[in-house]
Amino acid sequence: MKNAVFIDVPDDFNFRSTVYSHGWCELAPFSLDEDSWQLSYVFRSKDGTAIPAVISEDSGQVRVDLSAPGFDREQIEKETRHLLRLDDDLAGFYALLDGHERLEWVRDRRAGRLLRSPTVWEDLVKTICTTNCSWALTRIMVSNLVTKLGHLGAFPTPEALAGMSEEFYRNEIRGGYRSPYFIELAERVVSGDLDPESWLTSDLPTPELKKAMKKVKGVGDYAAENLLKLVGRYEGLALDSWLRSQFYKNHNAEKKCSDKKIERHYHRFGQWRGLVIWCDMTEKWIVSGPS
DNA sequence: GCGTCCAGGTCTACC
DNA sequence: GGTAGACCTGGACGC
Repeated sequence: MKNAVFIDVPDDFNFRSTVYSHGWCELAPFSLDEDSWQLSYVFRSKDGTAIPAVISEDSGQVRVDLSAPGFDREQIEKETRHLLRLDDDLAGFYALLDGHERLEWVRDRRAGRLLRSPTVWEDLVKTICTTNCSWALTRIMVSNLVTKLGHLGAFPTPEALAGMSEEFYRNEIRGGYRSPYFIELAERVVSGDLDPESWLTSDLPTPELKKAMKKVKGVGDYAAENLLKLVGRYEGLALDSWLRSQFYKNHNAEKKCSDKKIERHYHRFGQWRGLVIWCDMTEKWIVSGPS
């Protein structure tokens, strides 16, 4: 118990819906034990030490068990609140769903909090790993990054990525054409030219922030809009091949249609439309998991 | 076993 | 601003 941190949660929070919100729970250093319903993650202390943690529900609170003493309790609570989106206010989102029978389950299951990493840096690298490949390859790339460049299971730092060659990313990480992108991104962050963490609190209008994100090589419309969701902005739909196919199946008699038609369908949901389409297409995931 | 296609897209050159 | 073609990889699929 001495190495456990207990965190209060808002009334409209649901641990399982958040963990299952998208595939992030399957990407290292996350791992999920669905039998005991424990989400593992390896935090990183300010001095770089890896801090393995197990996150679970306990009597209406979130419980974080740390395997070793000497961690910064305040940091663990702050980062856990961040990755579970405990401070996000979804009242406006839920209110918007009133009267939409198809989406009633979202509020019932308290869905809508998208699991994220403690840093935007980590979410940015992972998002690039999701582009133009199967989910299986995404898992391989992220696992290789953590295993071969991370310290004791923690996600690697920009410094760790910046020091490696393109051949290393191609041969060891299996990053393919993304390999030079990883190096350029890491070098920009290390040099101070780019600060992904600033996107969390940016005053820029969303279209401008999206433009800034797209200046990162490997980040296009889908990746930028996915990252925007992870920093709390949901104006973009983040359409990818999977989301499109689900829309065709659920709203268009299994026939392909233009992205503009999809955009028109969700336009009524205003600033929350990106979260609405995600929930609309992922009910089965939230209920039974993304795999 | 082998070839093809495509997946949680993006970049560049060209018009 | 819009579009065609190239780009790594791994797994599914058809033959």
